[in-house]
Amino acid sequence: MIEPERTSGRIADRRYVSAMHRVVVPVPPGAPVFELAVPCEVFGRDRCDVVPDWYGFRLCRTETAARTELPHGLSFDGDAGPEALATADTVIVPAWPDPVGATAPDDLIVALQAAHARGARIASICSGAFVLAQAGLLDGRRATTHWCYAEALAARFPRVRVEPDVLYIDEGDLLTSAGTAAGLDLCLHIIRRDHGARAAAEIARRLVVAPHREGGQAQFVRADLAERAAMSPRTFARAFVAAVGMPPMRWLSRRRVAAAQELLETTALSVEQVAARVGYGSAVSLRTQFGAVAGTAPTRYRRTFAR
DNA sequence: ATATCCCCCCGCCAGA
DNA sequence: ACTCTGGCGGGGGGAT
Repeated sequence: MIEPERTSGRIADRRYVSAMHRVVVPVPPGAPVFELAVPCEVFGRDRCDVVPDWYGFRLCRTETAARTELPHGLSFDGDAGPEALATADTVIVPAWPDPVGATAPDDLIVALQAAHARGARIASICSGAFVLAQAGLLDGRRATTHWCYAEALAARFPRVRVEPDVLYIDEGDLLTSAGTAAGLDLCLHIIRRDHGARAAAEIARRLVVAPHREGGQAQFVRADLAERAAMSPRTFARAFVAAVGMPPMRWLSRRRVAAAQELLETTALSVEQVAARVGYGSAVSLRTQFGAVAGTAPTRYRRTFAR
């Protein structure tokens, strides 16, 4: 049995404090437990030692029955239904059982739409994207889901721009992630967005998953990677995309910005120095890339997250 | 802010 | 027929 009030201890006591960012996760009957456990583990644990104003967290029912049956003989006794979404700053829809055939309850859909309309951030893990799509939240938006559901999602919701080959997609107010473990990447991404790269790296360390370590090495782009790999440039480019999921320079940009974020948070280096350190020729180049990837400016980022 | 250069990315096609 | 490779050229976006 899952009882967040007891297992998360201090969090439960703090969850009505108004300043706290509240994460709410609706739990449907038969919810796959791994995907459900991901947000519980990331947001539901007390991590105030890493981030003083850590998230508030609660699960809620999607049905009227007091007990929600889960796989493997587990069950969840929720004290709140979909109305709990009205208190959420972030809603995370976990993997949904039988997403292709089933539809989510109307009151949950309405609650989701209302939460989004008042500015709450809506995220999904794996097949949870089907629920977001059912609510119409993904119309015209980029979204992803487990690769084995991508085709069905696109077929059932033609207005959703499904991208099957990514771990997660951040559309600002709407975030979707691919299967199972990609939900963990998404949760860490949310922490990075809210509290910076250092906090996200620390949480990743505690979860014993690979942190998004920066590469830094910048200069060997021109050194011919293709030649080093004994491939033609064209074949190398294709192989790189197949292995990494994005073209070489885009990957390099991400790494550079991630490295810059860490330097901005943990050092007092000037933006020019940071730019040079991570491989840019000038601060202007860093600023444009930084804005594109992180959605903000370097100094603003430092002001927000540095301590 | 604007302009110009450069080169990355990707569609396309031919060949293995 | 199908898959993979490698080259070409244009468009687009980043760098200065």
